[in-house]
Amino acid sequence: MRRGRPAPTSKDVARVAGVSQSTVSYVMSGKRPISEKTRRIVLEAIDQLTYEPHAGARALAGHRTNVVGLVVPFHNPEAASGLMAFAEEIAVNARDHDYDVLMLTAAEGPAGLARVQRRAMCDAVIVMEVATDDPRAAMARELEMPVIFIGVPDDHDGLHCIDFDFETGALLLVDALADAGCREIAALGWSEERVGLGMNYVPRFRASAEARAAERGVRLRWISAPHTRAGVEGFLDSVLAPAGRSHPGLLTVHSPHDLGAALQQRGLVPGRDLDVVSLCTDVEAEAQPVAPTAVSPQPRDVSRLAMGWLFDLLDNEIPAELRLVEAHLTTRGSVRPLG
Amino acid sequence: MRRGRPAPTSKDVARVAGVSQSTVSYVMSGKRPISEKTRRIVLEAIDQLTYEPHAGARALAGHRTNVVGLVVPFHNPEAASGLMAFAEEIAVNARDHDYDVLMLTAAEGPAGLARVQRRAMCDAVIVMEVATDDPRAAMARELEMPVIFIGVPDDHDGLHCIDFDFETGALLLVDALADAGCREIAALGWSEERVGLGMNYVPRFRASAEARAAERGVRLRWISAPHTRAGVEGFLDSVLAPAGRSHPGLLTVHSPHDLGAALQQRGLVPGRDLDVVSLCTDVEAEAQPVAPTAVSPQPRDVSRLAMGWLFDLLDNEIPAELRLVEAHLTTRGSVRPLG
DNA sequence: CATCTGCGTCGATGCGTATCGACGATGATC
DNA sequence: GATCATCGTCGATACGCATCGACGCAGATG
Repeated sequence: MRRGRPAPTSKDVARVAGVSQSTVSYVMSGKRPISEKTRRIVLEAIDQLTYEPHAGARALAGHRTNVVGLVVPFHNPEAASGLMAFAEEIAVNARDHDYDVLMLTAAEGPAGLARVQRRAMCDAVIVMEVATDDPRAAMARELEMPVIFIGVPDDHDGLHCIDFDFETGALLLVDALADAGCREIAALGWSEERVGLGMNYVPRFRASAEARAAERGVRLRWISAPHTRAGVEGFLDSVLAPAGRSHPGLLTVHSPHDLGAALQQRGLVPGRDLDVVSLCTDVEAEAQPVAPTAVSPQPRDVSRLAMGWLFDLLDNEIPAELRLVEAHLTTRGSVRPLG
Repeated sequence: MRRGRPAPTSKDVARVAGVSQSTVSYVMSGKRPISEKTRRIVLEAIDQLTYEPHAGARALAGHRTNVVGLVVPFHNPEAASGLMAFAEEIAVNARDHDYDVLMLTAAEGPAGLARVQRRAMCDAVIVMEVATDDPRAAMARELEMPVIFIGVPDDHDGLHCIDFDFETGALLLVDALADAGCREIAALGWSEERVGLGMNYVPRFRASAEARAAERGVRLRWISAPHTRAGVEGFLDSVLAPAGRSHPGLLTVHSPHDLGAALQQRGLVPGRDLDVVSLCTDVEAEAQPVAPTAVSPQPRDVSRLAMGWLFDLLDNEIPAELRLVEAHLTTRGSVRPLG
C-alpha cells in the first residue's frame, strides 16, 4: 500500500490521444460513430495509461452502476455448498457482462432492497431463497429496478420469479421407483427447520409426489425425521420394520450423508436390496457410498438462466413471469431394474 | 417494478428544511458544528423524504465508496460452509459501519485488485484463501488502498495478513493426545487437492505438530489419503493394523464424515477404544457420531478481527503486520482421561 | 463602546463521466 | 459548381455530493 499518482481520467486519455473528452467517451460506449483512425488512437491511449472509468462518476452521469445486488441467505450450513455454487455462477456471469456483484444479506429484509435503490448502488437485484410469504415481494413490486426472485412466493403476481421445477422433479423420482415395481415409497423430506422457513418448493414438491404416487397406485409415506444419524436410523426403522414386505422404495431430499452409512451398517445395498432415489445435487450424490439415482436442483442452471433474464430485463421491458428450470433424472444404479 | 418519482437529493432535503445543501451535508457527516435546532429540522426533512445519499455522487465527491471488496475463493465444496460463515460475518460487520460488500471472485486474480482500484469501486479489499506463493501479494503492495490477506504468503513483508494460529492449534491437539498417554499419533491431513493449492497453513500446522510430537517423545505419522470412504478405510487399516499396540491416537483435519461411520462399523468408539482429536469447526465436530475434542479454526473470529483491523486501517496509517487468531481446544470426550 | 473570537450557515466549486446540440468537412446529387 | 445530407468531432452542461472560503452574528474582552 503506497501513495502513487492519481488514477488517470478520461480527460487524460483525451489529452494523450489529442481528442476531446467526449470523443473518448463515445469510443468507449460506441453510441456515436467514430472513425477507425480516431478509435485506434484513443484505444492506444487508454491502453497506455491503463485507464478505467471511475465507477462513481459513471453511475452519476450515466444512471447505470454496472452492479447487480445479490441477496444471500445465511445461517444455512446444510445448503452452503449449493449456495456457493449459485453465487459463483452469478459472479462469473456478471463479469462476462462487465458487471459486478454487491453482496447483500437477507438480514436487511425488504429495507435492504429500498436502500440499494435509493442509494443507486445497483441496477438490478437477485433475491435467493424466497419464502412463500416473503415480505420482500411487496417491496419488489414498488422498486423501479428489475428484481428476480429465486423461489416463488404464493402471490407472485407482477414478480419475476425463477426456480427449479420441483414438481416435475417429484414426478420423475416417483416414477423411477414405481417403474421399478415399488408399491410403497417412504420419503424423507426437508428438515423441520427448513420447512419452518416457508420455502415454497417444499409443499410443491410434496404435493406433486403425492399426486403421482396416487396415479401410479403407490403408497407414499412422508416420514418426519431430522437429518442426523439418529434421525436417519429412526427413519429406516420405521420404513424397514415390516421387513421383506412389498418392495419398498426410499425417496430422500438432500441425501443425508448418514443414510448411506446407516444402510451400509445394516448390510443393505441400494440397487440390490432396496431402491433409493434422491433429490440432491450431483456433488451430494457422488459423495454417497452408493451414488443414488437422483434429480438435481441444478443451482448453476438456475443462476445462469436468472442472469440471462436479468440482462434482458435491463435493456427491455419484459412482463413479469414465472420461469421453471427443467428437471432431469440422472440414473446411477441405486434402483433395481425391473424383472 | 414501476416508474416513480426520481429519488430525492440533498438539495430537496435542503429545500424542505429551509437550509442550504451544504448544511445538509454537514449534518450528515458531522464535520462541522451544527446547532441542535437546525440539525433536528434537517433530520426531520431527511426522514420525511426518506432521503439517502447517492452512492456514486458521494464516491465522486468524497473519494470514499463505503464499500469493501471481498475476494472469495470458489470451487471448494469441502469448505463451503466455513466460507459462508466467513462471508456472513464480513457482511454483517460491514453493515454495522454502513459499509457494503462487493463480491469478487478469485478467478480475476491480481488484475481484479487493480481493476477495483482504478475504477474506485471500494475503499479496501479482503482476500480470502491466500496461497504461499500468491501472485496477489505483489499486486497488493502496489495498491493504494488497504488490503487484508486471510492467510500468509511466504513473503509477507509489507502485507497485512491475518490467520488462525494453526501452529498453536497443532500444539494443543498433539498435547491432548500425548497427555492421554498416546505414544503414537496417526494424522490424516488435508486432501492432496487442497495441499496442491499451496495454502500456507498446511506446512505450518504440520511442522508445528511434528515439533511438539518430538518434544513429547511421541511418534507422529502423516498418512496421505483422500477424504472419501475408501480413503478413510485405508487410513484406519494402516493405523490400526498393529492392533492393541501402544495406545494410538488419531488426529484428523476437517473431521471427514466417513471417519465416524467407519469407526462405528468397526465397533470402535472414540474416547473408549481409541483417542481422536480433530482440527475442524464446531459445526463439523457436532455432526459426528461421537463429537471429537477439537480445535476450531474460528472462521467468524478471523473475519470479525479482520474487519476491525480494516476499519482501523481506513482511518489510520498502520504498519504492515501479521496477526494470528488465538487457538482454543474444545474438549468433547473423544479422548480417554489418563489413568 | 469598539474590537475580537468562535460558532453556525451559505455560496461556489470540483469530482469524472455521459450526452446533447452544434459545426466543419466530405462526398453525393442535380 | 451550388445544395444537401451524413459523418465525425467538439464544447458545454448536468449528475449529486463534499468541501473550502466567506460571512454574519452572538457573546466576551479591553
